[in-house]
Amino acid sequence: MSTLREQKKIKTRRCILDSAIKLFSRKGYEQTSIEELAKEAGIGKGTVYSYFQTKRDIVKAFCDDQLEYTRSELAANTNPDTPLTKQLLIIFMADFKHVTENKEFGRVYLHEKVFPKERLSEEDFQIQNDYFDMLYPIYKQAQERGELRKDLELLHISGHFYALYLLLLSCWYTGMIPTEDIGDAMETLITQSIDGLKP
Amino acid sequence: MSTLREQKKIKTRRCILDSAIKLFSRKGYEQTSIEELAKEAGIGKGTVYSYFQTKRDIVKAFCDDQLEYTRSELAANTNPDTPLTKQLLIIFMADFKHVTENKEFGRVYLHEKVFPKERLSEEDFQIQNDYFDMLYPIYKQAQERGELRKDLELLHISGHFYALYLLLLSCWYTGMIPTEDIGDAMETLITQSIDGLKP
DNA sequence: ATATAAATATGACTGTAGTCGATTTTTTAT
DNA sequence: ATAAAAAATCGACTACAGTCATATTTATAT
Repeated sequence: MSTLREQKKIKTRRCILDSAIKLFSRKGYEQTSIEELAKEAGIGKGTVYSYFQTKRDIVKAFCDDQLEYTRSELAANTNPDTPLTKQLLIIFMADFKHVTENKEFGRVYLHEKVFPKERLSEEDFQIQNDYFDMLYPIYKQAQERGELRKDLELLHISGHFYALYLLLLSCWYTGMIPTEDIGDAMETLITQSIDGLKP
Repeated sequence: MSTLREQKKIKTRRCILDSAIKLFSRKGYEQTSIEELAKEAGIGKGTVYSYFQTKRDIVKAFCDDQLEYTRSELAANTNPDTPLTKQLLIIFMADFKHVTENKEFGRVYLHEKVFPKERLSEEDFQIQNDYFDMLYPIYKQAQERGELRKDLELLHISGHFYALYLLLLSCWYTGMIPTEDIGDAMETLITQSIDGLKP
């Protein structure tokens, strides 16, 4: 029953994350130093590094929240028979909402995820697999309902839509597409893609 | 006829870039300090910063080379009547080759290009436009030859394929797809996509 | 209760990106 | 040829990410 220690650990970790949300959102990622962050959290600089290996890892921790939120949005707004277009739209828009609300986190996180410096670690792959685990059954069922050709690999389909989503995020970050137009753009692109993947 | 100064400027710039290629390729981007780079180029640290605003801007300068190379590959291996699949394959493989040969540059450059910190500058957009200027006529002609539906916006088509290319680069950087499989994967994805965009 | 071991916290320290005012080199004007 | 102006060069300096040896706190054993 080693609880005092564990309780503290959880509390401190949460505290670091909360301080990070506060400061990164207010001043931006690059403009916030770990020393400041530690001060805001009421701990020493070194302590931050015993909870997260790098500054970027702090951002990575938000990915779990993001997946959680997306899952709940999906569960709340669809059932397995909802058309593929709608399901994908809900998933990607939920993800996008999370990104817009934490633009700095999203930016830094995506950097690491899409063009990582090192080969992805076990943990990184786990996060990616969790995402695919959510998507696979959706594509599978769409195939069975006749919304998608059956001769296509699920991985390719999955990659196809993921690529479109990345493109939209990129357009949003570069300023090519304003926030209010993302919904329409996403719908157009998804529809166009599904059109092409129909039996 | 202010040439002495301009000559020197061009020479120094080139010298910085050459030193950067050498050191970044050997030791990696993060592991090379500007001070080292300056020493290799035989100049002072501050001078580097009067040629390039940030360390990343040094990498950006390679984009011009990349576009140039891609253009020449396209000109050498296709004519306007070559099937869309083949033309795209040549373009993307040329780009990919350049990335594999300068992995560090590619990685850092893509970060900035795909998920930039600030809105893209005029100059950044210019580079993107140069790319599109190369691609537009190709899609346009494919539409006219009946290889692509005519009711689709060129921007969407372009985005479609660009997204696929980004996805492949990402898969390569993460290690999901080894170098030798990229050609096949690219062909499959392009074919699959064109299939979906046929009239 | 006390001693020992294990986990956690800390801030001084190291290395590097980027700045800035002082210095040198080149151009222009006379 | 010389002086004044403009451009380019420089490296000492600042600020911050990440390390590490030491100190503190918590758990375990007697």
